[in-house]
Amino acid sequence: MCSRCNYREILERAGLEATPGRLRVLEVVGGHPAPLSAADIHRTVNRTGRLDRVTVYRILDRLVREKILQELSLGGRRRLYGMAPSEHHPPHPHFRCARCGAVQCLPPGGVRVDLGGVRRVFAGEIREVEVRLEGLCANCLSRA
Amino acid sequence: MCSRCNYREILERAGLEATPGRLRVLEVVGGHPAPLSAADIHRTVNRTGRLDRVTVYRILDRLVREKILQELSLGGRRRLYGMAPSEHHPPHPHFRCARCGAVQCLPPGGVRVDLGGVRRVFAGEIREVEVRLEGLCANCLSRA
DNA sequence: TCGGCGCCTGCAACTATGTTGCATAAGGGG
DNA sequence: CCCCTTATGCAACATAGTTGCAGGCGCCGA
Ligand SMILES: [Mn+2]
Ligand SMILES: [Mn+2]
Ligand SMILES: [Zn+2]
Ligand SMILES: [Zn+2]
Repeated sequence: MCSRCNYREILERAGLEATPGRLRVLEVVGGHPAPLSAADIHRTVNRTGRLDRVTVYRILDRLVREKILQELSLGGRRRLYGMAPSEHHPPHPHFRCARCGAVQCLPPGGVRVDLGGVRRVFAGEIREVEVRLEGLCANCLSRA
Repeated sequence: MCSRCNYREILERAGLEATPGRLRVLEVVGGHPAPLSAADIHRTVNRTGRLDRVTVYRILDRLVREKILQELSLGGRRRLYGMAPSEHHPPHPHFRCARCGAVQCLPPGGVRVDLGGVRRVFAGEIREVEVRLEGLCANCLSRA
């Protein structure tokens, strides 16, 4: 888990009961260096106890609605989950290897985005910006 | 369809037969101002003729592999398809309304991305950058 | 202490989207 | 016209996510 996050407190601040299932999901997601799929999370959580697949989906939906987790669509059919941007978790871009499909979190601050041109002409309201990079990961590069 | 694109020529340059199915898929995608799902494309193409659902998927896969179309994952379960960046189709960011789910293409050039910080530390090779915006569309804003 | 109520969980069935296997059809080069 | 390749259709299948409903468990008020 992320050493600076108190998951119980995060849940309670959002008005959610700190159930064992929710705590374990948060520990798994917060403790992994890259975003995970629902299946990954289900598998991992079930190494130490038991939590139904559907319950995992419902926990993920809820935590995303409360902006505790962030849902990413990075190509492929599965959605990935990571900690939502917050004090301890600055927003950052993600990278996906076109060859092996691996997804990585990139360091925050490494990408600067200027929305000026869009804000001047777009009639809606922009709330979030997601940057997704694609290419070849170090691993695939070296064995290419 | 896009008035500046000769789909037959695009297919032949990629070494693909210009079959009626492929031409119709390209006309539908190229003629729509926002990216479309496979189901959208299937439905539209079948208003004027007949093309199997599976054939539509295979055509889309092929055209994406040949970089004639671009596949977008913008949240939700379905992938969307638009013309790939090319001479007549400059790359541009996409917007998705968090309320109604509508997806829009934004004007090219409105967003500038500076990857300097990432390129200095990332060991892989970055080939594509995708910017995805989320918020409320003009429609949902006005009725909110 | 009891009963009711809300929230969380499990389980089965279901939906939506995409994929595979295999047979048939189309079409271009001899 | 024949042969070969490639495209298409159709049925079955696979994967990821969703829904309905019932049981459990804690909490609160009577
Ligand atoms: Mn991340
Ligand atoms: Mn577009
Ligand atoms: Zn890779
Ligand atoms: Zn909207």
